[in-house]
Amino acid sequence: MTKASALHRPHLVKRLAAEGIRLTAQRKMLVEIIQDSSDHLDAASLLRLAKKRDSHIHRATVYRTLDLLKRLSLIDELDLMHLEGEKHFYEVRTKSEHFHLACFRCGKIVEHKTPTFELLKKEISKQTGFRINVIRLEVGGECRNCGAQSSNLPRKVGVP
Amino acid sequence: MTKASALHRPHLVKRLAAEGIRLTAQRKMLVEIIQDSSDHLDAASLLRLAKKRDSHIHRATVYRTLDLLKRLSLIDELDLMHLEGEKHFYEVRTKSEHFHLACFRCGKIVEHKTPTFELLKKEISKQTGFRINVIRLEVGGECRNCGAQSSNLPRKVGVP
DNA sequence: CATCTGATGCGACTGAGTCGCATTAAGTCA
DNA sequence: TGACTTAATGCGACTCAGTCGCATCAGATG
Repeated sequence: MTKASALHRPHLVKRLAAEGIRLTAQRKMLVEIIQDSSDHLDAASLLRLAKKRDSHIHRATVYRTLDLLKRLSLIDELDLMHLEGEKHFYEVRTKSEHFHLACFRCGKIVEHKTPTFELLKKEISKQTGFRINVIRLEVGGECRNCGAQSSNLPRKVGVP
Repeated sequence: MTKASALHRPHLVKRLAAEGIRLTAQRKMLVEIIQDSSDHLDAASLLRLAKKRDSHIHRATVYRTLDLLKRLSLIDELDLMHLEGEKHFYEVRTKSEHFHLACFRCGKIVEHKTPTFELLKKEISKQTGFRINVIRLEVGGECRNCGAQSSNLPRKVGVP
């Protein structure tokens, strides 16, 4: 489950400071790990990585920090179609909307982007009057590779 | 959390039979409850309703049946932006794609539909080569009403 | 540097969902 | 219709993600 890119590195720590958020050592560390990760991390993985740097950091701190970053719209929460259990994954929010495709067969996660998605977002606001804070599009199915190879059962969902 | 409509009633029991699925009393009952509900049910609510008819039905049967219906693409699973905990909600899959908007302030769930969403789905298939089994779009924010009334904190996610 | 207040660590707890296994009951066929 | 086969159910123990209350700690501020 590797992220497509970690190119731009918006300095989240600075943005936290700008918000007047108390900058604890733990928060700095967690934010750095999230930013530097090339994967979509879930809470447990984040905790595991954090413990390598400070073995005393606690699960609750990780959850509280993720909550904070979510509320500040600095990160987005993903389900990735619950391909592996009920956990959530996190990624730094970028300016341009993208979404995720999950292959039920091989488990691959692909990030994708198209102007139609941006258009859709604008349209939704206009049509419904919602002020959109979060928009999450997830697609589950069979990637090109897997579709080419066979016609067995998808792993979790789909035609039986 | 009331569903917009329960107008068309695709007879899921018949579709199960058509698939050669063993039609147990429990499955029939659960499918009926899901179909007849005007709400998005979560597993616990479904169990509660089912127990009114057959007090011996077990949690595990509910989860197994939901899994079955998901695999058969007869129902869709929703998060509804985790407005109330981590549970999932379910609805009968209809032919036309719609999606859900959740207001972080008042908790209202709105179903919405626009041709752009259908277009987006086709585009994704074409551009990525994915055979799409499930597509889930969820929007979180502030509904028109709540936005008009105040400018306090959203309930769970968003600007602090 | 002293103070104030919000954040952390901790461990117990909750709630959703899963699993293995003994028992039950659909579907089938004579 | 009744016997048979096999899948589904009920059950309870279990797992795993996430939460909570509270005592302690440490940023920020003057």
